[in-house]
Amino acid sequence: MPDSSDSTTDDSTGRRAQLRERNRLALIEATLDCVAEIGYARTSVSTIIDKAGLSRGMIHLHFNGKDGLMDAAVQHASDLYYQNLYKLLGKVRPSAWPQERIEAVIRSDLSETILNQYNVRIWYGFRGEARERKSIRTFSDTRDVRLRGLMFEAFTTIAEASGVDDPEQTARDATHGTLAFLEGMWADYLIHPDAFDRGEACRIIFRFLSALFPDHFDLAGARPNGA
Amino acid sequence: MPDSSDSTTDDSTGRRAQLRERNRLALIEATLDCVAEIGYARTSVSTIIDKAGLSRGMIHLHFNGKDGLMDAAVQHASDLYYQNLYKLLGKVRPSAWPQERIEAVIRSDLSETILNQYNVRIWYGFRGEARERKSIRTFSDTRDVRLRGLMFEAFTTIAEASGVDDPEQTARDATHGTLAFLEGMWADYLIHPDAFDRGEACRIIFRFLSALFPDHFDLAGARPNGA
DNA sequence: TTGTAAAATGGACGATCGTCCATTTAAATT
DNA sequence: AATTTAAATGGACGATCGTCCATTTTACAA
Repeated sequence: MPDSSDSTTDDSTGRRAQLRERNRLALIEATLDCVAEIGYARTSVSTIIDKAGLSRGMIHLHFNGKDGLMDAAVQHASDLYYQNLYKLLGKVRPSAWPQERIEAVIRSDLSETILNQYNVRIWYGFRGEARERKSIRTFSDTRDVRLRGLMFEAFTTIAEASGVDDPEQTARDATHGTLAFLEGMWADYLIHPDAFDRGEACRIIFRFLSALFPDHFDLAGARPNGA
Repeated sequence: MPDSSDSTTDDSTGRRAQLRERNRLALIEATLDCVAEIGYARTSVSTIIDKAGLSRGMIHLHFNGKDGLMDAAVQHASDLYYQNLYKLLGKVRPSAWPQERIEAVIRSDLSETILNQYNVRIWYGFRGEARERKSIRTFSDTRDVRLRGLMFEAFTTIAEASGVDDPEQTARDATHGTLAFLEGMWADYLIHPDAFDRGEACRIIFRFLSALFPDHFDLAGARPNGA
């Protein structure tokens, strides 16, 4: 019996809180797994704790019931989505053209990392239940303020350089339209996961963008010249 | 004794079959009402028969259980959607320009008749449950073959008249892209039913289409000249 | 009007739902 | 080592789930 063997591992959090947090996360992940695998309607407390390998009471202990767990799971899924997305967007060099930023958003949102069976099933599984559940509603929102702002800024620069009549409205429409495009591609992927072609999806969006801003986009994505 | 689900339209003239059909339809409509009002997950046999004002046994009698009723309800919703859509499309005169047909598809799909709270909630309510349910999968499919064919034909004519490099692929992309656009607008409407602006949604789509085919579209829709 | 068979009823049934708490386990403290 | 206490357990509980059938109702034929 080693006495005080782990006294040196004095983390900021005690072993107790550490285990607690581990179980809390296990419940959230089990919930998302269930929603992805059997859908929201069939996800019950029993299926969740069965997958997590924990006891029934944990849900009440950590989340005050199933609803609280669902809210936390939605929040977690949302966090993961934006975390992954912004990690991909962070690879764009600071001096990049605005059209390169737009291309990065499109390619990232359609990449395997973000657009996959697991995520799309969770997304649409929760969205169908967005009724009266504020947390789910927030999650379901088509992309957040930060992403919209990023895209709008880039499109504004592009629109101004293109000399269109109303750069501000053009940029708003381009942002709204591109996001609607991505949304539609996600729906496509949900229904036809096997037939879906990421390259084709990108090309279609770039075809429309290159028509709108021929100096900044072509079928392959951003054009190197631009503004 | 068996085979009670498929062919119930034996003799619609008799008062008996007439009442039977009326109840069958009442159950389907009550189911759709429930999905629209409280979501798929919370829709139970009890809530359905309560809304329909009929007895529990009816569901087993007419549909062999809840699953059968859900399938029938999905089918009914799908039928209504296309029925309404094609009714609106039928108003386009036979000699219309292809760009007018495209405009009709867009305006119809975003019209109050088709894109409303009731329909969008049903659509997304079922879509989240598209897992393993063939009937729901079919319903969820982003627009049917007939509609796609109609749009592709119109876009092919437009693309050829526009003298683009690859008219066939351009037409395919335009069809796919426009449908993705519409899909994205529906999602927008689901999340922000109050802020949603039908006119703006149309304008955005037409902005992209007018960029692709400047001779055939402008921000207001189809241009009268064209091919 | 009477007989009959289809249609409709509504409650019984076991299974499963989500909640909650008395109890046990084990980390932390003395 | 003994004590404290937070964390975790797992079953009890009433409510509700969907199914199914014995019974009643009623349209239609005789």
